[in-house]
Amino acid sequence: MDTKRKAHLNARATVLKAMAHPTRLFIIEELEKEERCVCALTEQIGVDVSTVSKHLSVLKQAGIVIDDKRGNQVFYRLRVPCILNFFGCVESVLESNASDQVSVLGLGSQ
Amino acid sequence: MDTKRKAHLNARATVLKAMAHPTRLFIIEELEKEERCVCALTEQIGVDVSTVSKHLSVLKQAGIVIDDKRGNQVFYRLRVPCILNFFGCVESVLESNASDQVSVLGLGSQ
DNA sequence: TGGCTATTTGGTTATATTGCCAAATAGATG
DNA sequence: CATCTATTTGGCAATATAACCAAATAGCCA
Repeated sequence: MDTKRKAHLNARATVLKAMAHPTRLFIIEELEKEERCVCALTEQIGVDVSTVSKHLSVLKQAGIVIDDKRGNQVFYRLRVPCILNFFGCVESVLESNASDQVSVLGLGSQ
Repeated sequence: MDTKRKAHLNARATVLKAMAHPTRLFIIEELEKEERCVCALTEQIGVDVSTVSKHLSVLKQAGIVIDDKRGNQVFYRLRVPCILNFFGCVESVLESNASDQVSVLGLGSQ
């Protein structure tokens, strides 16, 4: 495996890893609807603000969201428009899992 | 957030998490070309067989690959055909990252 | 300035992940 | 059966994640 390919795999993995958490997926789904401030997301999710802030930081680092400070609030929105389509394949996997009864249940972390 | 949505987010996150590793992405890319036995993948990747076997087990648990034992070898292949398309959006993110110089570099794990 | 709200950062703890080695298992072949 | 190859499993150590609380920072408004 050459260096270039390795770098590319790492970059892809970083983006996927950033998405691979229930709370961050929730945030992405909500931001598909419209931008949100940290406070609104925190209220919806029901965990500590600092936790939400850190999740947002992960998404920002990966280039998935962008932040925009207005007043004393920080609004986040998706940086790339295609995230919605992106899930088509994940859904395919899940549908296959459902029909084939692959034991994916109980593996998710929260 | 209701229970059903939570379960769905967990399921999605599990699939994404399974994909979110450079070595497992490499495996997925190789299996896009054609099925491979564990030994062939191990040789390409250059880590311990047991490590490759465990990565394959993660992909299998998530419903991304299927295994097929023939003789004393085990062949793996993709279970869902759309994985290739699936990366379209990840690439979009990476392209945006490249043009915007978001510091994704150095975050990848190996 | 002082106090209030919103957000981020640092610290700590618990848990999960990853990689290696060694050992166990399974099939092929002499 | 003995042995060889291919693969999986268990155990261990190092590192990474994720959640909380507390403290720091930033902007608003009286």
